[in-house]
Amino acid sequence: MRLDILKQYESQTKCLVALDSIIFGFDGEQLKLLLVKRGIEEEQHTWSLMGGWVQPDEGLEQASNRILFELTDLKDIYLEQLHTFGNPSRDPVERTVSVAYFALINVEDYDHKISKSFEAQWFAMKDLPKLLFDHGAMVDMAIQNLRYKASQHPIGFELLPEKFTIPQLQKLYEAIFGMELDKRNFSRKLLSTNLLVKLDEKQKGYSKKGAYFYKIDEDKYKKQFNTFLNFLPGNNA
Amino acid sequence: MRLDILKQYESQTKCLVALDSIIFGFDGEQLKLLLVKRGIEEEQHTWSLMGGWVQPDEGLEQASNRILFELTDLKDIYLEQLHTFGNPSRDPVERTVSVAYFALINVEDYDHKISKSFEAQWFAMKDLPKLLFDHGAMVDMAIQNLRYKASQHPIGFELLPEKFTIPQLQKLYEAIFGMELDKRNFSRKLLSTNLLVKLDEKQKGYSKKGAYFYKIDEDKYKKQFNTFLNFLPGNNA
DNA sequence: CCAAAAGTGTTGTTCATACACCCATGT
DNA sequence: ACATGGGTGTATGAACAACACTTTTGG
Repeated sequence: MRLDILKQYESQTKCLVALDSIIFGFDGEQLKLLLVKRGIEEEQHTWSLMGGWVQPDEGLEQASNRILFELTDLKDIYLEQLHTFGNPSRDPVERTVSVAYFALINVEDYDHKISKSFEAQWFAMKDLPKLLFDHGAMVDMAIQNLRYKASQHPIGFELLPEKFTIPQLQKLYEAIFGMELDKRNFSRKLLSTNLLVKLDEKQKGYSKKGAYFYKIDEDKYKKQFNTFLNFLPGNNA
Repeated sequence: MRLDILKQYESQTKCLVALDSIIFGFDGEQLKLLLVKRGIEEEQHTWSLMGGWVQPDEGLEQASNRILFELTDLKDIYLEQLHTFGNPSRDPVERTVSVAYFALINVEDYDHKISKSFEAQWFAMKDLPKLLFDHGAMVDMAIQNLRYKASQHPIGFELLPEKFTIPQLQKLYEAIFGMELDKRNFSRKLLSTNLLVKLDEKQKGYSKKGAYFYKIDEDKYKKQFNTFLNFLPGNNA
């Protein structure tokens, strides 16, 4: 390696590189966000996204999985890079570039004991507290992205248990979009994707009749992910 | 600021933060990419994306505009953050996190004198050389993103002069998607957006009859940007 | 038997596609 | 006059939105 190249690298200032996770969950009624209390006494009652630092020998993807695992004990979660935030004044302590990822998890899978050690808590999207730094902007971008993705794919089931019912999925979509959907049209559109597999089992307890469980056909889903579906009424302004 | 917080920041290793630009252009026939020759003798004939370092007091957006300006002398260019690449081994010299932006520029606006000082050159997308580091992956992601965006918006005109004809736009779309489109359906879809304003002027020289110029209605376009249009045949697999 | 949620079909309208001819003009 | 690319209309089928009744079963 030539010396002048090395100099070119060495003369550059380095930045702290952080990672923040926008973690969405669904409890059957509401879309929620998992936040942690920042351990700074002076900034009491300041909630923030779960975050961490990128380690020297760690890729970004890898780091975001690690951080999510540390908080939730969950692996193999839907996790996607959202955007990188690098405004020089975004972190008043020191310049930090933050790569934001968003995650979709099933609230049922989340172990509440863990949340205590991090002082983590689910918040309804409609009722979010003020967030640290530019985390509010990150959440805004994430919800927009989630809406967008959900309008194109049945991605929503990532937020549900493995076995789910169509009415559950519908409620989730209604929560994501903040609008009511017609159940006949919704189920027709959904089933027309041929991505759902009907199971023999019915959900018990929630309703008297009980709704059939479905699961996703993972293989087909992955193959078709780039086939855009239209999941919302009124794409035609 | 409390000391323990500062320590938490200080104990973290910092990374070099770079920025790479995927610059698309259109010459009327082909979709092209602007590449620069890397000034490393040992890596002769290695082409790479135009890049640079993020400066200490500079936002990412700002840095990508600056870098684009340094290469092309152009301002107010369509520029969008694509993805951040942070694989620890992506840059063999030293760990560098790179934020990739993609830009759309009109080839006519580009001053060819400048390109010499940077040894920059346009390459047809179909005929790209091997690129430095993971720049190939960046380009792949960018073209996918461009296709996706273009299928939803008439974004393509960003690659054309201010006044453009419908046949020009169609050629551009055909280049982006690598397929032929029906001119009747294309112009109907396009005009149905009501985002184009017909001018009195006709294009001369290219065809005998001459095609009318149009311009974009910027205000409407910005407002409607999140109204998704379907610009491609066969969204229905 | 009644309340509550699940499940299912039809119709009108809109949108997408496929396709072919005339127009304007420079040579 | 003719060659070249510009511009337009229609008919068919698919998908969407709007809408209401029957089914199941726990209480």
